[in-house]
Amino acid sequence: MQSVRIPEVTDDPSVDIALDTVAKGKQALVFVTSKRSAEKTAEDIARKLKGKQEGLARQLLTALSRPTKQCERLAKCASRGAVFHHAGLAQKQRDLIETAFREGKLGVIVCTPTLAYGVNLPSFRTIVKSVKRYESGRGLRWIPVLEYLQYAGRSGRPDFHDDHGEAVLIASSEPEAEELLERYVHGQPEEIYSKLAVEPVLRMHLLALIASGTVRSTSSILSFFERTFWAHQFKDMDKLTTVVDRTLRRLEEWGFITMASSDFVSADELEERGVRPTSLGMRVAQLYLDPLTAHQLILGLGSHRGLSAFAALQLLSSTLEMRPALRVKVKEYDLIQDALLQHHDKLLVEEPTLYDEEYDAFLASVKTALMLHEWTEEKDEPYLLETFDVRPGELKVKLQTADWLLYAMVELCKLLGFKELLAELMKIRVRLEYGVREELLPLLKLKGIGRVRSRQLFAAGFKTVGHLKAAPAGALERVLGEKLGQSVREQLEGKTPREQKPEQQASLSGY
DNA sequence: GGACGGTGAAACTTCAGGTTGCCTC
DNA sequence: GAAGTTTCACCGTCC
Repeated sequence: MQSVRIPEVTDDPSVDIALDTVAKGKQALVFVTSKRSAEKTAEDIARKLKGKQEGLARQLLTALSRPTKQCERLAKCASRGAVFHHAGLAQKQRDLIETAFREGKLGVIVCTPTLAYGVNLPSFRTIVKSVKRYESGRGLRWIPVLEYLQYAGRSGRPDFHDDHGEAVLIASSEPEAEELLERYVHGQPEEIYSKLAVEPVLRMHLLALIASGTVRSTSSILSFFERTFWAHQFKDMDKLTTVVDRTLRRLEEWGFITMASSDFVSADELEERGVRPTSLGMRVAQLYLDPLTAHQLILGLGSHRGLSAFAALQLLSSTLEMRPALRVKVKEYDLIQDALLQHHDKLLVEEPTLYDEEYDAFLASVKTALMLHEWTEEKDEPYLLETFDVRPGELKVKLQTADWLLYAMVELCKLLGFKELLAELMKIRVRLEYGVREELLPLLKLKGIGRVRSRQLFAAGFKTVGHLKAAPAGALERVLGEKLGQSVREQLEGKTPREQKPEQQASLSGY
């Protein structure tokens, strides 16, 4: 076997190989299995590089309205030509990095699996620093061969006239090198398995089939599933029948479907019965909610009539859709317990006892709710990163999902006649979208006015549209600048109203 | 004698990502 | 299970 010597500059071979790649005038992607490791490895590499990418560094630093610690670290690395890349970065930063790498401005990207899927970002070398990843409850696990192949597949840039690429696996010893060679280089990729029989998946598909009228009886349900990949793969309809049966009963219990009573019962087959969606079931299917989530939301919304923003956020934070909820770290226990104590009596979800298995998950939902709530209290990204260890990219994803669930909650309330909750839910939704306190809502009606400017206006004494209309000449311009001040003035005169979502209008019109 | 700083070992803590989902102007 | 971070004990130095 041919061997190549790489100069040893540090005690980390992946750093040395990355540096060697840059020294050859080529680029490298380094794959690691945690965000923290990505950041540290990138810093180790950057420290030894002498790139000059001040422009890129500045762009990365100022991607948010106020830079987080993460932004600062990223910018510092980038200025020398190496960066980290993971789901915690703001989308803008990811885009900047990907473009800069394609343009050859960056020598090295150290990343978690983010760059292995979706993004097409080839490099001369890919370096897989670690092939073991922690899975909760299972300890360290080998990453799948398929994942390794995704990594290795990123090496070589034919567009840049590379005649070959190099994929490097890092081993800590000779025996481990043998094992990696065996397992990953010569190994077979895993089989692909159908996940249809996994309950949440089946729940959704089953309700969708019934709601769309594709199936109307238990027998047509089974004959549908007989033709799926799941049945093809496992050839075990008995198991699927059992799961289908159980799921149907649950959907009926939850009020999403009705089943005609049956005259005959056979022991090992599903009883032949007619199946129809209820109007609630139809809506749940349209909303693409997991029926279990819909059920939990309905229970929660129905349990109390006085709805607090925190309680609503905690309710949605405890659903499957919001997973993974934010893990509560040791040093955060007090913070979470305080929040719990404060909001305890208004919660819509029953608190498990300390000894319950799901207690950790409950605390995680409280932490998630608390984080979202702080966002609606106008806390910014640097604060959320410091306080909850939530990075900007992760915040964005959570906000998106929460927005969708709030919409779903509104729709469910309409259908269930919980009219008194509607206004509050809509208000929370807008507050979450913009990250503002309730007092700013009236100002958000204006185009060009968001979280920051509405706060500026409010601080300057313009608290309502009425105040704005009564503003003396030049006053708005002093707060907002010439152009925007002018635009707001025109909007107030009714020339160019902001396009609005109907929910927003409904929720804002009350002010 | 005590404050301070540096060092290294031990103890402690944490651990990927994503797709679409709704509606609408 | 391992990497990375924090804590702590220990020692030497300086005022």
